[in-house]
Amino acid sequence: MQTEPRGPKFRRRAEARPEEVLDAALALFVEKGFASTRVEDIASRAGLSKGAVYLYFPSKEAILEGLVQRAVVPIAANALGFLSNYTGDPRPVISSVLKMVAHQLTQPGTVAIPKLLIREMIHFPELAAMYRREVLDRVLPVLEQLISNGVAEGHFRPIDPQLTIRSIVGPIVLHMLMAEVFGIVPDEGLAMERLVDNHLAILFDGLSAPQSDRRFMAT
Amino acid sequence: MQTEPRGPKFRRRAEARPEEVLDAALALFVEKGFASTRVEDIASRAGLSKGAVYLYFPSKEAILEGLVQRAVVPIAANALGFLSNYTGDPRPVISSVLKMVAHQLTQPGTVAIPKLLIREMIHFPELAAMYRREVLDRVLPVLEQLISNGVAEGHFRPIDPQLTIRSIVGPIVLHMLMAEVFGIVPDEGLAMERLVDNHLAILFDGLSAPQSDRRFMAT
DNA sequence: TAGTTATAACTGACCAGTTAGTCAGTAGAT
DNA sequence: ATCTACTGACTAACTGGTCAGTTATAACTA
Repeated sequence: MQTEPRGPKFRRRAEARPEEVLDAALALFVEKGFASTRVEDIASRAGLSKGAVYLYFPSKEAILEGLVQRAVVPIAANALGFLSNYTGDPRPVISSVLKMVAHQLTQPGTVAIPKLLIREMIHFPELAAMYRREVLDRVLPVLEQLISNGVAEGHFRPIDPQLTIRSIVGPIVLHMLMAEVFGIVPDEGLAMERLVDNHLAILFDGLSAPQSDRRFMAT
Repeated sequence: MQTEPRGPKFRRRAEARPEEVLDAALALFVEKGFASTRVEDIASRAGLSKGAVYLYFPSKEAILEGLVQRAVVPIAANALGFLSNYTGDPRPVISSVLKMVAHQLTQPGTVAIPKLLIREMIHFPELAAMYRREVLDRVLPVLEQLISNGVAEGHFRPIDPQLTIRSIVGPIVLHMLMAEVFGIVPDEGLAMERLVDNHLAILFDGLSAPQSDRRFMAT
């Protein structure tokens, strides 16, 4: 059945191994959780033996750490530059950031790490702390500044910037949470774009109909 | 040292045992996760031996099931009656529901079960499905109806009811998630009431300042 | 009231299954 | 011929679930 039944039993490819182990581990951790994934499963999915995994990682936990490390590095460098020191009406920026985040979250790999962290945080609190330091503590202050500027320059009502971050991002997070955890999606599927559009309309201009739109009131 | 060093080794209290086991299990599952909690830990915290636990629950998993069952029953009966068949301006209802939910979430026991489910759902999908059936599938349609009515009667802009639920509840969920998972709370503490007030202001009337409030624009 | 019996409630040592991590030996590369 | 990437059987530790035996308590007897 194999294309090469008489091929060598293994190859020596020390350079590529760690990445392959991390890929395999991520897939399995997401699918079955950290505890239920055996090191041997990771090994065989990565195409080597259990013993070989321990040549590259000192423990099972170290694999998880490597996973989070690898995910954290690009984020810090990524979506921050074009947010900082922005002045002027923040609404277009918020719109495009939300759309970008929403699009990112639709890609399979992106949610995997936070999902994993939420599950395993209790067993590895240091890991969650690291994610917080490297990702959240960098992104949140920038958002806060953006909103503060919006208030200072009169584009926004005088709202609390810290708390408003939750009003901006919360709906997208809840949407993903409902879909991922309980399989609750809108009638037409995930509909991430429509969610963002619907949310932005409410976010900027509110749920309440303007007076001119009120056709009739409750009897 | 004991007040009663010669007291009996145990008491026969068959009626009270299951509840005590569930209480002990909930505390430990929340603290250390399902897998890392040994049945013996549950037993000793509940004040009996491991063997006795198996007189009341056929397996460790059955304890978890019992936990979710116990949490689910009151919810279905609780906050639904006063929401159904409501007509008229939904805004006061939404305000009080959000405030009620926010207050509930501050009580320690309430978040425990959903937190547990998010963590253990992968290992026990049937349990998450049950929670969805018994809680979410009952609450969400009522909220959806409430918003639909608001739109039909002209109180709200013509927004999508299903998606708008996320805009209403998402910020509270994210607030709890940030606090519980990453320990990120506003400067003054959890500030749940201020969060709800800030959010309701945005939710009903939007983030954008009305024209009259715009003192100056970006240069 | 005190002793006897019956039985339900409970204990804790034990078993069986699982798996992270080790290491002596093997096989591919150069 | 040498070096090193790699294998896989093994061990040591852990824990869910069992069960033969023990103890508390209620019911019965005298």
